[in-house]
Amino acid sequence: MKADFYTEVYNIVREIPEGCVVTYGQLAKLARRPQCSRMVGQAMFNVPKELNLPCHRVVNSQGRLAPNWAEQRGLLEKEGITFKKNGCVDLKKHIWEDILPII
DNA sequence: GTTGTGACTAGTG
DNA sequence: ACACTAGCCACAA
Repeated sequence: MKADFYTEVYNIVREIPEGCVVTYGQLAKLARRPQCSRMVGQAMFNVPKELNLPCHRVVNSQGRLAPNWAEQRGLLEKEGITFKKNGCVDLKKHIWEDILPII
């Protein structure tokens, strides 16, 4: 069911600390669907803004940001995220590795 | 049931 | 760095 997976993703995204980022793959793994990284992206696009999730802290494995979303860069900069020269997030510094062993 | 789509990932050139 | 491919999954039409 999408609702359950989405809920898991939202719940995790909500826990992302300030100044940190997380990849779709990690998020998918934490949501107990390691292969569904694409669904994480869909979940982020469909996320109700009312939930006030820090979806701007979710990036892909390369540290690339969501396409056609100029705001994300500014939001991350405000959070204290640093970018490389090419504009990608410095994953090594800000990647969120706090694995929560649900189950 | 099949097809097209995507805010993905890893690999290759 | 970029472009492309193949694998992957769930959803919408």
